[in-house]
Amino acid sequence: MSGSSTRAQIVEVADRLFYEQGYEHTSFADIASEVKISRGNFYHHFKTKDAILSAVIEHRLAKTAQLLRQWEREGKTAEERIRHFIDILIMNMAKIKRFGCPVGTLCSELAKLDHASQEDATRLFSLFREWLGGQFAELGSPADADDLAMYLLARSQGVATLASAFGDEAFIEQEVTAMHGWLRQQAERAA
Amino acid sequence: MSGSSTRAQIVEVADRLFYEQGYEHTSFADIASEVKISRGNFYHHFKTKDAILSAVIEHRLAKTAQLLRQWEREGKTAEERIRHFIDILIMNMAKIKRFGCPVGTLCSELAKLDHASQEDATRLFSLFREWLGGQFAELGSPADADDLAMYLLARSQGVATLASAFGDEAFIEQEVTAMHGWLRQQAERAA
DNA sequence: ACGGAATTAGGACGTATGTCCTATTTCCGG
DNA sequence: CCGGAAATAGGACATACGTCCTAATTCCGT
Repeated sequence: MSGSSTRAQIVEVADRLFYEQGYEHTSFADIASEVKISRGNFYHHFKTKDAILSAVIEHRLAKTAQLLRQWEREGKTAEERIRHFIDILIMNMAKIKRFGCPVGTLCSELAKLDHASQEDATRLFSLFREWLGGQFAELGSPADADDLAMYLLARSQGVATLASAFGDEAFIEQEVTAMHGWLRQQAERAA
Repeated sequence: MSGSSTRAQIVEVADRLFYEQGYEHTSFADIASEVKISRGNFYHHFKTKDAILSAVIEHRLAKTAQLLRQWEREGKTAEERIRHFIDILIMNMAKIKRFGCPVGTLCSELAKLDHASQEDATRLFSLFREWLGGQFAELGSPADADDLAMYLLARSQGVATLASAFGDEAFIEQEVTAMHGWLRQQAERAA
């Protein structure tokens, strides 16, 4: 099966380690060790570290797009669908508390490294931004849909950053509740 | 003069480089090169990289405390003082766009490195948090002063992260205006 | 002016890391 | 079953980096 192919395993492990340890702090040896392959075999699949990063970002983009499609199916109204977005803070609470937001922290790191894959990583944000924008437009605010999307995206980012810094899961729960309330208001105001 | 002492110069350069390039990606050689001293001289002032980080954090804590005292003096009302906080996004717009928030990105990096100075870095956030909490209490919301402080802190963090990822200064200006409006509302609601 | 302390310079050393090469083994189509 | 391609292993190599040592120079109190 190709699902457990070596290459796919490398990408999945690298994905997790880049998140948990950061891109630069994760070495070839770290990944190879967890996948239980030799560094030589590793090189056969990825010539450079940048190539792994590109593959990881591509993998995340695919996973994200799939997640958005899933929310699209599961939520009957735009409000329900946006609520799904807010709830990822709850779903991933434990890891967010420890490592922050996977997208935000990656973009921050790549910005400091002035890395060539910066724009690709930002595309992860764009996926959410455009999707949320579509939902807010459907919710009844087509004029400022992008503003609302950016507001919600930014607020979630801030929550992840502070929850991680303070190691505070209660803050996540509290802010998620507040964002649900804010979303309700937006829906009512538009109706 | 001790203001241009070698040690102080090292701390200042390290402060900037840790912000612009990240802690781990900044080497002894990078700092020594910019300060124009040899690595041997460097070692005389700081035995380990962790020691430099501690000094940088301490330096930032002192600078931050000083900044808060300045706002305390300059702002006649609590609203004016909180406004000063919001306006740092404008003051540091160019650098925030390139490197994000100095505090948030440092905390994120240290969390991933599981670094011993994590708590010290978080103290930077605590300084703002406690100061803002005091201001919101004075503004007339002593009960949820800390919640308001965390909300504003988180929102600023999110703005910095997204502005950096999208390279969008206009978003900073727009959100600063929105936060001013929100602050106005809080002041009116409390009065 | 002197002498010890502080400062500075330059380099040595071990380790980690990204990259690359070469054998050996496994897989698979004809 | 066979032969070439793909996959895997193990190690070589250069570089970068944190750390540390020693010698030379500067500074400063007495």
